[in-house]
Amino acid sequence: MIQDVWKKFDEIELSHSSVHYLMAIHTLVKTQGYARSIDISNYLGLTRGSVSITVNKLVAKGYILEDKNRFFKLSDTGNQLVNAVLSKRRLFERLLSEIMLVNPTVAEEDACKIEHLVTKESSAKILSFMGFYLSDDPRAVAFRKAFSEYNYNCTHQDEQCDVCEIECYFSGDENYFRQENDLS
Amino acid sequence: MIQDVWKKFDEIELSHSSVHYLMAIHTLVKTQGYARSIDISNYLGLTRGSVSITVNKLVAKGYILEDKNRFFKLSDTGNQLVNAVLSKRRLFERLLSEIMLVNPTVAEEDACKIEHLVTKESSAKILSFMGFYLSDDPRAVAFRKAFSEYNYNCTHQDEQCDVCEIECYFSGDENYFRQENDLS
DNA sequence: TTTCAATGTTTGACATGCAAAACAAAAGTA
DNA sequence: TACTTTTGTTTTGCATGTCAAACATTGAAA
Repeated sequence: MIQDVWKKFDEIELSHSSVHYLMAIHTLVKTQGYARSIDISNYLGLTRGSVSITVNKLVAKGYILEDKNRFFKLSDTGNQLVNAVLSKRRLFERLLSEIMLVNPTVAEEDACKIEHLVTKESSAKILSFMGFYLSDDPRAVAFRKAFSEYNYNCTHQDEQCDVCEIECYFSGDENYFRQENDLS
Repeated sequence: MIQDVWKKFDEIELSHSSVHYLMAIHTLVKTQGYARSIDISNYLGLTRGSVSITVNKLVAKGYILEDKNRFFKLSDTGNQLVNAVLSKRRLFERLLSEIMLVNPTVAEEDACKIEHLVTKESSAKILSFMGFYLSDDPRAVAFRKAFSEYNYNCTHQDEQCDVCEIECYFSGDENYFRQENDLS
């Protein structure tokens, strides 16, 4: 049952890689007003050849629009997709940094990795949680204060500390995983 | 000869796919006591040929041990890795289902997707948060109660509801999935 | 208008990860 | 022992995504 999740990924029309192309166009159009093939290849650090092939596929699939001077922009579908991804990224970034108190740089990187994997359901639930958590509700205010004190006081040196006890589970990672393609 | 040394250094990292092979062996050994090549291919839904090649690579890299009857088990390194991944999966599963109140099935699937992408830092922070959130601390108890009431009461029909307002951002989600006219 | 640099496309190569099928070895069974 | 089935390996081929380099086009400057 769990491996079915990965099978589902294979059935997604857009690859990980393609999503990055769309994100690049979004960013480029936003920052410099336009996106040519060369801009995308500079932005993503890929060769012009690779970009040419993939972008043309995405044009054919209807995610990207190309004008007569070969300037690209996202179609409505492409825009929707990028918005969904960006929303999730921001959501996770905030969840990790503002609530879990993860270092903002790490939070940003992790959010970037997760952004287009998480379902709408989970995203909406997290949003709902954050809405209440960060609200003025006195129980929320009290909790935040209590947690920040707890966090400040716990040096994780304590033998009773749950975190210390369990943290070792995570120790096998970091060095082993390959970044499937370097565009995260 | 000399380049073999370099090859080993080069190949320290594992692909997503390889991680699944390790996870499969872990599960198989745990559930049925052993893991042969055929068991792995049944479990992962891959052909014997594919499994043969990949498993032998992982044996060569030292993640899997093979006995004289070609039964496989994880090496210490392999075990460490699988534990790290499983810990993160469980952590996220619980975060989503117990705290964010995501449907358990969805939580499981999402956790499965992100399990080996999230850093140790974020994982530890989440663990810490959950530790306090689920504790007996009166502020935590009060918050949980308040949140569950909030969640129960909010039908997301309200024009003021933040979730409703922002949820549309996620709506591009469904378009990830394959559609009919596929011009690739 | 001609020339040249920038940009885009095509081609051939490589690596990964998979399937299918031929082949080989091992294990079970008559 | 001989036959059959199961299991493992090798080979071939496919798809994706990349690079490098040859080639084509475009646009601006001389």
